[in-house]
Amino acid sequence: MVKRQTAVYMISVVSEMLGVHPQTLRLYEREGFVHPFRRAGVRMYSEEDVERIRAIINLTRDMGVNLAGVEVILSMRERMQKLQDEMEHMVFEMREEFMRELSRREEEMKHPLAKLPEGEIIKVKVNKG
Amino acid sequence: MVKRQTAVYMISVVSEMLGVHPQTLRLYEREGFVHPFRRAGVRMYSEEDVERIRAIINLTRDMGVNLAGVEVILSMRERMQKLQDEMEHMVFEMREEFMRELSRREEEMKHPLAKLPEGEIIKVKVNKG
DNA sequence: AGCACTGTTACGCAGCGTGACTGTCG
DNA sequence: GCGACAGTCACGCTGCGTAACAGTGC
Repeated sequence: MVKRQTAVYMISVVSEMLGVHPQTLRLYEREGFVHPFRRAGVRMYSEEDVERIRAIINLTRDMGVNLAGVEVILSMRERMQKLQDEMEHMVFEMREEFMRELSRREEEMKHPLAKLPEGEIIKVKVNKG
Repeated sequence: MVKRQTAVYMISVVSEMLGVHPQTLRLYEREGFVHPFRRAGVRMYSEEDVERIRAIINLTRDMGVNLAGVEVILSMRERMQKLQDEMEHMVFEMREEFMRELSRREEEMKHPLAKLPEGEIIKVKVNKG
């Protein structure tokens, strides 16, 4: 049984990976922006945490955004992602429904005579064109 | 000929409408967040401008967001709105296409005999059930 | 002449990154 | 006992709102 183990870093590693002061990372946790789990009291950052921190750094350092702004922006991103997913789902559903309806009608077309007026007698030679 | 005229305010009016210092409004303009037009050198704020400022105030004062953050957030909102519009448009288009396809097949079904094998002669009395 | 606009400059508060210090654990 | 973690506190820089001041036009 192989345990699926993704990389996990402690604070000093993340710190120099991203060029961020360790105190800053602790601050971000205190402010609720990341939630590294603890192993023996020590912060362990997942790959996902690191990516999130990278986004935060980008917003704060490069774009000069406030932490308050970061919060709003990150949650907007999530909502945007969700909206987009919903969108794709919806399009898929519509297509499904469309296909179902088409094949339903296709089925009807296999019995064309059912569409003729009742009681009528017809005699036909079918020709091309 | 009636000229469609929507309300326009000068800075003092906007200032007390929103409870904002006039200097703050000038600052917002200098930073490029609003673009009131000038009438005889005096700022005139459109209803739209006011609404935009209201949003900014809400972000800065109530949520503590940076001006840098405000910029990002406002542009994200626009993109979000655009995405949503595109979405609606797309759904509409799909439905249109669907309808066209349906009526095309509907048209085919009006000539059921066209579907029979070529050269075959058939004679049928159509009965109920 | 007075009032409300214009712009520029300066001040002060708050946010946030960072450095210093101490304590704990392996 | 040393090194890296933990937490707390304090300092300093920056952003931004506001206040003060002088100039202009109706």
